[in-house]
Amino acid sequence: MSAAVPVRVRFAPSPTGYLHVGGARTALYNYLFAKHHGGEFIYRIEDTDEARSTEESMRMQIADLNWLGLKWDEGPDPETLVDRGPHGPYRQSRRQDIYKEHADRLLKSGKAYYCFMTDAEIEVQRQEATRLNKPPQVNSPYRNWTLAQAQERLAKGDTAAIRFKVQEKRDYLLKDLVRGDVTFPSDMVGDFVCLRSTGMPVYNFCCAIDDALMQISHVLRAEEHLSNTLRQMMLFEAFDYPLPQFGHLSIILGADKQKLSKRHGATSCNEYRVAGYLAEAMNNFIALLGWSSPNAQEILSMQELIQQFGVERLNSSPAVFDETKLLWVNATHLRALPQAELWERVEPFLLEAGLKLPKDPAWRDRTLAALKTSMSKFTDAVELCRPLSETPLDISADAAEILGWETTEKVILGWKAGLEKLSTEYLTEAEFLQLQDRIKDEQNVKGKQLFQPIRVAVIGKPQGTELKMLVPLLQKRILLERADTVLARLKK
RNA sequence: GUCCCCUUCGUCUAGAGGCCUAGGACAACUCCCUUUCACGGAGUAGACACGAGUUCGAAUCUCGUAGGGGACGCCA
Repeated sequence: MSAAVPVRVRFAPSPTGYLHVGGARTALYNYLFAKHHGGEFIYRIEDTDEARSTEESMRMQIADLNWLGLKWDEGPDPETLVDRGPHGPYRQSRRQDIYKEHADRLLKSGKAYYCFMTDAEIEVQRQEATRLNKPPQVNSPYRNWTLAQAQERLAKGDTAAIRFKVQEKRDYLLKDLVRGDVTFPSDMVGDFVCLRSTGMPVYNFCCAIDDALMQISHVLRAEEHLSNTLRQMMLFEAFDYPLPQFGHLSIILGADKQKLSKRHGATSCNEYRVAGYLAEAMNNFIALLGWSSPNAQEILSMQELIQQFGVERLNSSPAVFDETKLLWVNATHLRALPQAELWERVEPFLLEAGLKLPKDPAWRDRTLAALKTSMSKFTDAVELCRPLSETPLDISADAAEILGWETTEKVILGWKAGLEKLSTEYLTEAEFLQLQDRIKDEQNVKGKQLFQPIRVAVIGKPQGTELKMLVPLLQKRILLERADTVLARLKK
C-alpha cells in the first residue's frame, strides 16, 4: 500500500429501494475507513438502471445515511441534491458523455466492438450453452467486424451495444484486502456489454471508470461484486488507469442462514429507526457483523469505531443478523445517554403516541431514572409512560373481576381519603407505602384485595409497572381524578 | 454445469504452528441483590464441518469431501 495515495473511498448504491442493513454496513465501513485515515468519503449514485432507479429511493437512502450520521465529503447535497465536489456529476445517469467518450476510446483501439445481436439471439445462445452445460456466455458474431463495417451498418439506423473484447486467456490476480489473493481466469467472463444499445452504460463499465476518475483508492463493497472485479480489472487495464485496492465484504444472513431479505422481517435501516432504535447502536452493532475491535470491545461510540477500524480485522465469512444482540447493544447505548438527551430523543415517540406528560425537567428526570432500566428502545417508553399520561383513565376489561369484589370500594375510598390528606403535589415512594399500610389497617383488607383495587384506581388495569414507581410520578390531582373515575364505574 | 468465495459455542467473534484442557460478547440456565419485574453482580453449560497429509506439535499450513453463498445479464 503506497502511503502517497490519499485515501478516497465511496459508497455507491443504486437507488432502487430503501437502504438495506447490508448497504448500511458497507457505507459504514467505507466511512470509518476514510475517517480513520483522514481520507474522503464519496457518495455516488448508480442509477443506470432506468427502469428501477427512482429519485424517491435516492431520497430515502440519503435520509437513512443521514440518520446513521455518515456524512459524505463529495456527492449530492443531502438537502438540495445538488452535486458538491470536484469530481462530479455524482449520479451516473448524468455522466453519460464521459462513458461515451471512454467507449469510443475502446472502439478505436479495437478493445471493444459494436454488437448487433438481438435479445432473442442472445437468449438462444444462452439456452444452448446451458443445455451443453457450458457457461452461458455470449459469442457475438460481430466480434471481428471492423469499426468501419459496424459504422456502415449503424448509419442505416440499426442500434448496437458496445461489447468489451476479452483478450487472450490468462489469469488475473486480485489482491483482495479481505480475502487475500484471488485468481480469476479471464475466460470466466464473455465479451461483456459496456454501453447498452440505448447508450446507457452498464454497471461494470461506469463503476470502473468512475472509480478511476474519482480517484478512488480503496473499494470496500459486498461480496457479490467479487467476480465482477475481473471485468473491472480488464477495464482498468484497457484504459491504463491505476487499479484501486479492493476489499470484498461478506454478506449478511438472516436467522435461517439465507441471505437477508424481506421475509426475515426488518431489513431496512428506516424500519429500525421507526422502531425506536438508536443510530449509534445500529452503527455499533452493524460494525461488529464482520469486524471486531482490537481490544474486544463490544460497545463502541462512533469515535471509537473510527479510531479502531482497520481493514485487517475484517472477517471474510458471512454473518447472521442477530436482532437479540442488536437489542442489547441498543439498550446499552440508550441507558448510557444523559437523561436530558434521552428525553429529547424519546419525546417524538411519546408525542406521536398522543401522550400528554408534564414539561417539568425535574419530573422528566425522575421519570427516566425510574423507567430507563426497563427500556431497550425509544418506543418502549411509550407503554412505560402511558399510565403517566394526563388522559382520561381507560379501565381495561380485565379489571372487571377486581371491580366486583365487595372490599374494592372501601379500599378505593380509603385510598382517596389518604390522598386528600396529603398537602404535596406528588407523594413520595415512602408516603405511598405508608398510605397502603394505613388502608390495610383501617379497612382490614390485605394482599390481593388491597393491592389490586389501588392498582386499578391508578392505572386502570390489574398489571403493569410497580405502583411504588408510578405513583410518585403522578400528581395527586390526577390520582384523585382516576380514583373518582373508578368509583363512578362501581356505582353503575 | 463452469469459475470464485466461505465454514470456531444457538448467534457475533478472538485465534496468523506450541501461550488453546480454544478466550470474550449476546442469548440460555443457576444463584445473589431486590417484598414480584428491570438494572446490576457471581457462576454453569456450550464450538474448531468431515477426512487425509505436512510437522516433534495444527483451530491455525496443504489437498480432498460435504454444506452454504456468489458470479456467469443490454441488473446492480
